[in-house]
Amino acid sequence: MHDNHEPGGPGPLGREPDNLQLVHLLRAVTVDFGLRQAEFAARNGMHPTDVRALICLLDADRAAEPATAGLLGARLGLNSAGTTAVIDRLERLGHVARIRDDQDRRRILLRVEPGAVRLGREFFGPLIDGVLRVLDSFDPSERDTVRRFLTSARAVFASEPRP
Amino acid sequence: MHDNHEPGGPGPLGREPDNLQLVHLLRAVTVDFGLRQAEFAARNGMHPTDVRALICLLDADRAAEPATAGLLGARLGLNSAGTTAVIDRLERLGHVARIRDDQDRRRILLRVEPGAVRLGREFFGPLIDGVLRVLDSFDPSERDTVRRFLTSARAVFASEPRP
DNA sequence: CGTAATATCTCGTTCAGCGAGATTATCGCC
DNA sequence: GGCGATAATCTCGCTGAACGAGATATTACG
Repeated sequence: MHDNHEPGGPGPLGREPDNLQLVHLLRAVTVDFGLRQAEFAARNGMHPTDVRALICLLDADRAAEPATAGLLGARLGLNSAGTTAVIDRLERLGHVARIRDDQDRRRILLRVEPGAVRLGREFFGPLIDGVLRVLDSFDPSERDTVRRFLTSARAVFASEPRP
Repeated sequence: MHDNHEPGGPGPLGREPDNLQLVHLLRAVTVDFGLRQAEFAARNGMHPTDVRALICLLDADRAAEPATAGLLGARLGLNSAGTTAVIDRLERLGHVARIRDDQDRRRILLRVEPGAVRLGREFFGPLIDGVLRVLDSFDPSERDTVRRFLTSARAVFASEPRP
């Protein structure tokens, strides 16, 4: 599977078929994006995990899911102790607030503070604008092609996640 | 910028314009991919950084760049001590070998051992195959659209990386 | 009402990554 | 051809992120 038997390519492993090169390209994008996250984290006295936590909380908000501490830990792959630590750090920086759920008083709901949102927009805004400009240069059917590809790729990655 | 003034959407922040939804989709893919990396790491007694290191070394190999310890540390954003630690771990697991460069005997060249490649293929092979199947269902012009999008997006993320 | 299940937190430990500095090898200069 | 400057990697000691185990508080079930 994916063997490269033809010699003479750029790397010692031989030439890559065209579609596989596209897969590498997708992976390269994810790597670059991760580096930007790490940069944002370092610049604001946070750790990559904290940034991922904020993104996760904003996603939950966008999806109208209750942003509980437990959900956060599960999404980040942390145990309960680690989850508490992340929230402690974000709370200390004033980026999230702990709110007891009145329906189920065992739960802690997390609210992302406006300052954190503003911070994120300042940093990621230009990057988002850049991608939006790219998308604006595509016509609607091309955008639909991109959407189908990303959706399908995500479905591939999301399938069968082991506990 | 990117404000959502229209109420009544799914999340408390309102509805997202269509293209912005595509940006979120791209980010979601990067997040899912990162989770898979972490899963691969945990399953093989490694840390996410170690996996990223292996990927980096294979990329360097593919690009016919010399895979030195220094380059690795720079790409991963680690200092020299951390870089040594990563290589120590990978060497202890038998995934890479340290090789003194005969041209410049200060340098250490890193070779990824076949066992590590095999391990990676076992885990990521099905995922790669899945994406390849998606791409096979696209016609050449659609694949070109995807390629243009990913290349442009990467250019956006790669521009102005701060030290 | 008691017992089980659920959600979060506390405590102690491990080890990844950092800063500072040591070590070894190469290069440029005269 | 030796000598300081530069470069690549490694060693040491330390901080703190994340883990496992278990405590605490709240709700659901019978």
